[in-house]
This record gives sequence, structure tokens and C-alpha cells, in this order.
Amino acid sequence: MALKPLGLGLASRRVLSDVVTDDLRDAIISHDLEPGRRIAEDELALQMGVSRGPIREALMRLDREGLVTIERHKGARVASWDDTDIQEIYSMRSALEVLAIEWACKNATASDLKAMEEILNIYSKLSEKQRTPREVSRLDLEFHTALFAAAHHARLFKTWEVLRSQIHAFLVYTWSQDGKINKVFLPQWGPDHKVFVEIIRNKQVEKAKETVIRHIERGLARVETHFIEEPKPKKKVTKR
Amino acid sequence: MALKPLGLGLASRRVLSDVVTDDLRDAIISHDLEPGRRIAEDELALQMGVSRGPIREALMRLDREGLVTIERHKGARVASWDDTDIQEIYSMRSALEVLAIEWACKNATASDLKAMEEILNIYSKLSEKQRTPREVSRLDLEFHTALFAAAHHARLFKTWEVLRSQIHAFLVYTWSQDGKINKVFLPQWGPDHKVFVEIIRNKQVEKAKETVIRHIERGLARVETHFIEEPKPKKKVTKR
DNA sequence: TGGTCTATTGTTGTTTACAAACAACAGTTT
DNA sequence: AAACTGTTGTTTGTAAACAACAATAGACCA
Repeated sequence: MALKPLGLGLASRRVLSDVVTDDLRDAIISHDLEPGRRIAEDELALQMGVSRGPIREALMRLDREGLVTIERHKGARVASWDDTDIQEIYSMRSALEVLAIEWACKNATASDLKAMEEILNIYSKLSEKQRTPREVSRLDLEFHTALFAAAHHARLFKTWEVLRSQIHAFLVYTWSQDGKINKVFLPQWGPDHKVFVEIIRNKQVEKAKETVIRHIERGLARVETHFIEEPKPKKKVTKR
Repeated sequence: MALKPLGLGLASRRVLSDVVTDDLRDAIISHDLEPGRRIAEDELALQMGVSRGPIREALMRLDREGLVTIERHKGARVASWDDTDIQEIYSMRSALEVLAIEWACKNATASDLKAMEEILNIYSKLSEKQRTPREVSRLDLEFHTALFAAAHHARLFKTWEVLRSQIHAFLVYTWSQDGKINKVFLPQWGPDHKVFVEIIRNKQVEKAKETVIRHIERGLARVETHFIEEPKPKKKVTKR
């Protein structure tokens, strides 16, 4: 009898389409696949050594996440971002985070708060050189994900996950190209987020809402200036 | 040479998975498939006369819409609703509609407002007997969809579509079983919604937000009483 | 009698092959 | 030269067969 594949205690439950989805997402977020790029199912299937089935499934999921756009009979391309997208994403984010922090004030457990603090801890242990845009933006999204988790609101969390992917897709890239961010913003990230944990712990709903709104507004302002400088075409970026 | 299939000017662009998705969605919303019911791909494929491919695709889409729940290696079942779901859905809806009406005040065009009024017109032309829970709830969701469309916010609209499917899935059923709704609510629906159009036309953002919040709260209250009376099991409703 | 292990069965995940749709190009006609 | 039509090539949509997994029922042993 054949041996079971080793070392896959939990991973054995992962299915090919999961792997493809995660790999593709990483490739898009890291800009290995540039925005606007055409993705042919066959090509990708050959490259990843799987059949088209899982590829199709992965592309559909990423379409839902907003990282690729699928057109009927025309295939998929990597999504690209312009100023309109930024406005949409951050207005959505603001509305969602307000709801999230409201529910978090009501529903957050001790372990929820601990999870958020743990992320702040990891940050504080990083040396100044380790506080790269890539790493801090990852921690940033993780912290906010922990916040949404603390809300205990399944649909809200799902909606956030979609938004998170999109934010991630342009944030790493945007921050990496912003010279000022390293001196001004990255060192201040920790203290900025610590207040959230306290506010939630003390269930100060109104203060929480105000703070979140200002927080997201500042985030938008940082990203916005960058996108005004470097507008990107919405469609038809490269022929293939 | 074979003739092309006739009478399919637009429909020819529809693809099998679209048809399956729409049919399934209708079946779920109309409660032909009861909540909790298991859906086997093979069975459905045989029944609809297509292969499993389009079925799988449709089930994935409906999972995204929240009308079915897919578990790995375990298949899909029709989603079921309890009080927690209602709280989640209506809190999300409130947050989204506030954002929608804000953006609508900024971005609504004349034709957007006309589209909303057109729906109110259809309602006003219905006789009292035609104002059934099914019909009015359909118009209600169409009106709010027109409102979201007037916001011109692609991501917001997509998120609303997901929520709308879920609301639709329990609203028709809930209203149909509510004796009081016919006398009190249905005749008042038109006037209640007319104010929204005026508020948007006059760009009264603050008033708009307050009005929407109260509106959704009342909607929740109507649905809530019903779900407290008749709690439904969340999982494992029927064995198959 | 009860529990665990194994085998069976039904279902989903994946692959492969085929059909249909779209896009680009060439040839013909006006 | 411009526009139409037909052809060819590439890519997606669909079908059907195969493989892997999960649940269940039955056998075996304590």
C-alpha cells in the first residue's frame, strides 16, 4: 500500500485550487505579474503543472477578490488601479472599519485583544532596519484583520478580506516608492495603533468611531498623493 | 452549413453557468430548495442536463453570494438563516446604505433619479390586490438597487448585490408569513420611499443619512420579530 | 456487547479531450 | 483604397472519465 504524503498534517486538507490561488495572489501583490497583464489559462496551467480546472477556479476567486478581472470568452487580466479605485476602496474601508470597531467594542474577547497586542509586539521588536514598507504594511493589514476578527461579524469579515487583498496589491508597491514614508510614518506606526486596543478594551464606542475615521483618512492621504503623481491607465495597458 | 440558433440576439452571450446560477438562485429564493438542503453536483447536473463543470461554477458563485455554503470535500447546502445572520445583514446594510446615499448625493445623474422614480411609478399603478408581499419586496429591493447604482461606486454596488441576494432569500418568505404586513406596511411603501428621491435630488447629505438609518432600523424591526418567533437551526437541518 | 479497524460506497477534486467563441489576417470585391 | 467576407489560430466553455477523499456500514476482536 502506498504511503500517505508526509508532513501534511494540516496542509493535506489544502486542495490544488487553494495553492494556485495563493501563489497567484502573491505574484500579483508582489508585482511579479504587472497590472493589466493578460493571464491565459493554458499558459498558467502548463507553468504551474496542473490542469486548467484549478486555474479557472483560482481566477474566479481572485476576480471576486478584485485582483483580476474576467471577461466572458476573453479571459482574465491582472487588475490595475487608478485614482477612482483608491477613492472607492478607502470610502468602503472607512465605512467597514467604523462598523467593525463598533462591534468589536461589544464583542471582543480577551484573546481577541491579545491577538492585536501580539502584532504590536512583533512590530516593537523589529529593528529600525527591519521596518521596511513591505513588512510594516503586512503588519498593518494583519492588525486591522485582527480588529475585524474581534468584531465577530462573519459577513463584515468576508467583505474586509476582499478589500484587504486590493489594498495589499497597491500598498506595498506604493509605500516602497515613497521616500518620506520611511522617516515619518513607519516609526510612528506602533503608537498609532496601540490606542485602538485601549479604546476597544474600554468600550469607548464614540471615540473609537472618530479615531478610526481619522486614521483611515490619513491613510488615504498618504496613498492619494502618490496616485495623483503616477496615474495608471484603467484598461488596455499592454496588448499581451 | 448549420443555421445559428434563432432568437438569441443577447441571450447567445449567456453561458451555461449563468443559466444554472440564475435558475438555482431563483429556486433558493422561492424556497423550492429549502434551507439546509444538500445539493449534490451530479444530481443537479443530471437534472439540468449539463455537465458538472457549469454546476460547480454556479455553486461557487452562489457561495460567494451567501445563498449556499460549500465545505471542502463535503459539497454544498442551501444556506439557512437565524437571528445572528439577520443582525449581521442589517448592520452591514445600514453601513452600506449610508455610504451609498452619501455618494448618490454627490454623483446621481438625472437618469439615476428617473430610474428610482420609475420604480415608485410602477408601485403606484398597482392595485391593492397586486401589492403582495412578494411583489412589493421585489420592488423594494429594486428601488434600493437603483439607489446603490446612483452612487456610482462599483465596489459598493458589488457588495450590495451579495447582501441583496441574502435579504431576498428570507424577505419574501418572512413577509408572506406576516399577517400584519399587508395592512400596515405595504400601502405605505410608496410614500416612504418617495422622500429618498427628493433628499438625493436636493443633496441633503445629513438628512439623507439619518433617514436611511431609521429606514433600515424599521426594516430590521419588522423582520426581527418574525425570526424571534421562529428560530431556525443553523446547521444540520435535514440529513439529506 | 462494545469498540476499533477495514472495506465499500458515494461524493468531490482533477485531468484530458472536444466544441464554440472571439480576434486577427488575408483575399476578394466595389 | 476601403470594406466586406471567409479562413485560421488562439483561448475559453463544456463534457466525460479518472483519482482522491470522507462518511458509513460491516466484520473482527476483545
